[in-house]
Amino acid sequence: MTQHRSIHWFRKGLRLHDNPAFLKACEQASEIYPIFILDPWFAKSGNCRVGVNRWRFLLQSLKDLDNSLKSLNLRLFVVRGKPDKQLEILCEKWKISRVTFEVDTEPYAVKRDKDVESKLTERGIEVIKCVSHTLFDTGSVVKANGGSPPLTYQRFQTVASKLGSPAKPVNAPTLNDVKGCKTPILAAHEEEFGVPTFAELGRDEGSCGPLLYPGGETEALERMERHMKKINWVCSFEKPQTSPNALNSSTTVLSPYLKFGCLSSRLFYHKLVEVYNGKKHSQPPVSLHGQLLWREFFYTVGSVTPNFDRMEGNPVCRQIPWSSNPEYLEKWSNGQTGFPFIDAIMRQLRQEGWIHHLARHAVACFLTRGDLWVSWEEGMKVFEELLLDADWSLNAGNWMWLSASAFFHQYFRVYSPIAFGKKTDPNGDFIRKYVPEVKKFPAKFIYEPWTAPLTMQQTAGCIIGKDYPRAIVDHSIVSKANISKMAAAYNAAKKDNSNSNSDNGKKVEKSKKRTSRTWHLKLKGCMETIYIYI
DNA sequence: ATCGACGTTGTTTCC
DNA sequence: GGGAAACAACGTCGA
Repeated sequence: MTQHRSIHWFRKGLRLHDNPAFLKACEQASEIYPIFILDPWFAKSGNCRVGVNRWRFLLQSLKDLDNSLKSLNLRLFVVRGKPDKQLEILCEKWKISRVTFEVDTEPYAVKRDKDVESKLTERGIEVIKCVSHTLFDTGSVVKANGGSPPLTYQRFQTVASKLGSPAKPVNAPTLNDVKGCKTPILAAHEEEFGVPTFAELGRDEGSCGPLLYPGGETEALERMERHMKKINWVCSFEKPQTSPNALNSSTTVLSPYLKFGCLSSRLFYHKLVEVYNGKKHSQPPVSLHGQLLWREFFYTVGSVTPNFDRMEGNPVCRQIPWSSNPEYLEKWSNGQTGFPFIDAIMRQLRQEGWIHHLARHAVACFLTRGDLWVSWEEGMKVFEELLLDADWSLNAGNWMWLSASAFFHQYFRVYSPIAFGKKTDPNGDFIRKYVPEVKKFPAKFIYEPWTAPLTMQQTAGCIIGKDYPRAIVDHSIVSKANISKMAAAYNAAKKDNSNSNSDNGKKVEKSKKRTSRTWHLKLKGCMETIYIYI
């Protein structure tokens, strides 16, 4: 029987449950080295868009992972450096015969893993990859759809249903699974391979917000179980009915745990199957199962669409002439637009790292097609930095959705930065919490405090334009103008299509469109610096 | 081929 | 207060 010396490389998938690649590392192994690789230079250099709250989430997740490994008499090695280089060094040093990791479908990761795999294979090291981050192998969804990704949710559902139920999660390793298998630890383990401190990353822990969502698998499983106990709530869950401005989140907030893989989407999916069992329950797209399918949908499209996180060169994205407006962007990003509902959401995002899905809609629409006419790419970058659950495919996909650049086309449906929040929070308690400048305004004026008489502003201790900004745009005017601009951009695209068709003088419209949408991956070097392994 | 129904989650006005 | 229609009108899908 072969005695392997294995490395399991953690990237996402920061968990022991439903981790088939980790189990593979343990099989027939005498030594196992669980590693996580990160390059502290990226954190310091500011080349990565990772805010301090997400760093904290990552560090906590790594600590939790190390603790769980300790209970199996194993340890985590946090390796400093670049993955390809470090893997090469460690495989040599530890005489490794097998390397395992979870499949990551993001284009930069696909390239990274392909390079690593070919280097390791050349050295005679066995590489084992397992799909466990997504419900399905995204490649087989694309294949089942005829080689291109499904571009509507309905289509995605039809294709996914052909693949049957998602695979069941595998169990976490037990002491029995790892018997005869050890992690050789040096005395200097903590110094060389310990979980980094904030100081090492050049970050200030003191600038973190309140700890509402601690990182880690342990926390993820507890949080999921807490929600699964509310059987009626789970069965009647309908996303559009939940509130964007509740003071205690109206949804599960499992997204950060799913992003880092502290929670397996397959485990969550099958837990829901158990809860639903025999009961009447809501259905996709609005149900909790539906939410997991949305994640899967964007992962699938993002896995094969060139330039998915940009407008240019992105075959699914409508080309819209956004304006560059650094001042608007800066005010939006820091919650200084003068619209208390928008500013409250942006400040919650910056402080706490999580905002409700519909709150994301409101601020994304406001930044792009609704009010400020700033490119969705800019908003995506801000979310990327500040969201604990910042997930490449979902972030880009949803920004295209909200800006009516892809997937969603009813650009005349514009969220009102004044009216939308009132539906679920007529008193404005959410605003009072996050925009304390205006907290003394009566409910009637709190969504549009500039309409309050000056005497009332004085009583509230907040003069608009002095203590809190005046609204940077007139929503009723700019939203109408922007709808016209959207119509023009949509018309221009239509015209372009018909022109190119008539130029050829042949009936090529369909095939022409197809060719321009050929699904080849073109990788941009810049992605590597941005999405650094976390 | 054309047309109508539909699309996770709009707003305002009117009764 | 709640429900429905008007607002202006997109792309996709299937009959």
